[in-house]
Amino acid sequence: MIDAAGLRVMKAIADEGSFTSAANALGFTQPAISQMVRRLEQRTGTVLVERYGRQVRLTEAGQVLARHAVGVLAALDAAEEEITAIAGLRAGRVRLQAFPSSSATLVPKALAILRSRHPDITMTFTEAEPPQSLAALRAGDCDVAVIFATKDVDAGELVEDLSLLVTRHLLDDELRLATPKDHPLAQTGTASLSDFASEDWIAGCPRCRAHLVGLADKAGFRPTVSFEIEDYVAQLGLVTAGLGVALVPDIILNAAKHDDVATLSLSPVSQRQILAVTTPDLLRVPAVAAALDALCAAAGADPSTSPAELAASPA
Amino acid sequence: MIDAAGLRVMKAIADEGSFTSAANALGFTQPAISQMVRRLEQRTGTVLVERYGRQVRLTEAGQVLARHAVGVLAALDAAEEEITAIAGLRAGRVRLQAFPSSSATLVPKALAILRSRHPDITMTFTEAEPPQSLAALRAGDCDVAVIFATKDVDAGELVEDLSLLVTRHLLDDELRLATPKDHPLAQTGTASLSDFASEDWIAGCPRCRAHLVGLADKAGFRPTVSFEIEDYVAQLGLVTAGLGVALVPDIILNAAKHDDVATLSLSPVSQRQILAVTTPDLLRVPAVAAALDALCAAAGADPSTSPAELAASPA
DNA sequence: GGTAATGCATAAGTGTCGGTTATGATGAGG
DNA sequence: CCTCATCATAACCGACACTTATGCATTACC
Repeated sequence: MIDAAGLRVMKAIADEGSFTSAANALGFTQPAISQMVRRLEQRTGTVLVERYGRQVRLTEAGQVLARHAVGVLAALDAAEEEITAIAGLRAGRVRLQAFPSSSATLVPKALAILRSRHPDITMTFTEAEPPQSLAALRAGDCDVAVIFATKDVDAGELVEDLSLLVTRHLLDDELRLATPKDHPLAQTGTASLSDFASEDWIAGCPRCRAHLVGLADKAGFRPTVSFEIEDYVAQLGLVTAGLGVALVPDIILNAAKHDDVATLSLSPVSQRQILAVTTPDLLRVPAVAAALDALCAAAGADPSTSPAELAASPA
Repeated sequence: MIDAAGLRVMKAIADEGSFTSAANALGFTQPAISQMVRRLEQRTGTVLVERYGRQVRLTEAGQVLARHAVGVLAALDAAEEEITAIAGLRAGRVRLQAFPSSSATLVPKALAILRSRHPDITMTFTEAEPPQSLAALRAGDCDVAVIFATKDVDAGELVEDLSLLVTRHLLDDELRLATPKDHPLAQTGTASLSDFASEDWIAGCPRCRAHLVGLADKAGFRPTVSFEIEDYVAQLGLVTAGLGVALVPDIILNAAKHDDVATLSLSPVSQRQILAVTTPDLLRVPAVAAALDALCAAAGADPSTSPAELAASPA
């Protein structure tokens, strides 16, 4: 019934004191104001403007509208300002969920980059395994999910359903074998998984353990898992102590130097992709795009890389 | 840029959770919502709604709009309610100005009638002589002016410029001559002004005195004004004491019985009209119309009487 | 896993709203 | 008394916003 334009007109009349100057103030012509007032009057069924001679002044009802106009227009301006702030990266919030081992280096670095680039964007971060973070993304509880997906193996169920989502390749993470430095095969550089079939194994989370078992199964043995510890630093501690060997992702090894362990490339190589995932619509939200760029920068990946479609090519 | 309709739509989507049910809630069809959102998005340049699969949810920017919508729409509703309250006589204010002697009976009675009919209308009242009240009316500082104007005499300048105004006849007030009860002519009923040429006269305000002098001039004498007292009760007191005679309007005499004075009709009759005046636009304001009706009722006049146009007919 | 149902997007059509220019009427001022 | 200034009105016109009809995708169910 009453719209913002009408309020704007009433306020302009109240401020300017005449239709003509109100029209000038609003960038309209005088007849526009004239019939705008008439429309408002027949909509509300009240007299809003008192025409006396060639001067006009607001009636009580008209003053009511003009008075309310101040608050309403201010609120509209505030809303508009907030929107443009979000559009201009001067405000906004990005909810990030990432799998635990990425929290070590990738996520903190990305957060730092984002903050330095856009200090007014707030980023919230939650650790979550890929299935959980993707569920949150689908449920709308999360804006960006950082997940990993194995390229090669279909033994483990690490490839999630990424339909309806867009992914951005961050980096390829190689799974390396960590052994004590004095292990016989420590200096060989590359080794086959089966070479360590009789070793004691240190596994991490259930998913990681399942992956290990899957890889070993392809290599033809069943690993003896003597330790289950999720924390990779603790795992490397066990390796250092000579209590076993472990599969450790490259990003963990790169995070800090571990002089007391040797790492071997596996043959066949076991790589997993680390991906940032979001939805097509959120990709067009400036803050989300900035967060993805920050993640790419943190990973050293090319930010302009087109999204890697993984769903259709499990290789 | 952002209008109330857009906010309403965003809020409906936020509340209902889908375009379709939002459309139902607002009485629109689904495509209307769809392209309304699209318009809003390309106006603001931001993504407001995230489409995931066949479900939709608001982005941060969309939530900003939905959040502001609550306040804005509430303010609009409040404004609308105030307007309809004014239109429905459940609110409103009437600023009345009336000349002093009308305050005795007419105005209080009218105020009482108005209050009993429409208890929620506030009426403010200021005493003012006709020129002042009409000036206030023209300046927009007053809604209804109660004035008097002499029908017959053009000696006094009691006829104001009533162009651009509408008048409503309240009652005809006859100017009567008040004498002591024991005056020789007290029982004659009707007398000529010249019969009292040699009496001591009691006059009131400057305008009233001018009127008296004007009437006497037409009757061929110059009155001896021994007293000038504005208050009519005091004037009657002087008359009672036998100190002189006075011209007193009928409405004063009717207000209370004064057993110790005799009143005579004048020949020629000196009548003045008591009028309620307002502007054409204000006449269409319910509260003003109600106030005029109350004044008519208080005066015992027919409320349906068409406005008496006095300006063109001073005879 | 095929099929039906559901929900959003798009296209085309249409009316009305809200603006313009042009013109008239009328009060205010020199 | 004439002129200027202001509001009202008329005629015109484009664009916006809603409709119906349809397509396309996902989701759910058998």
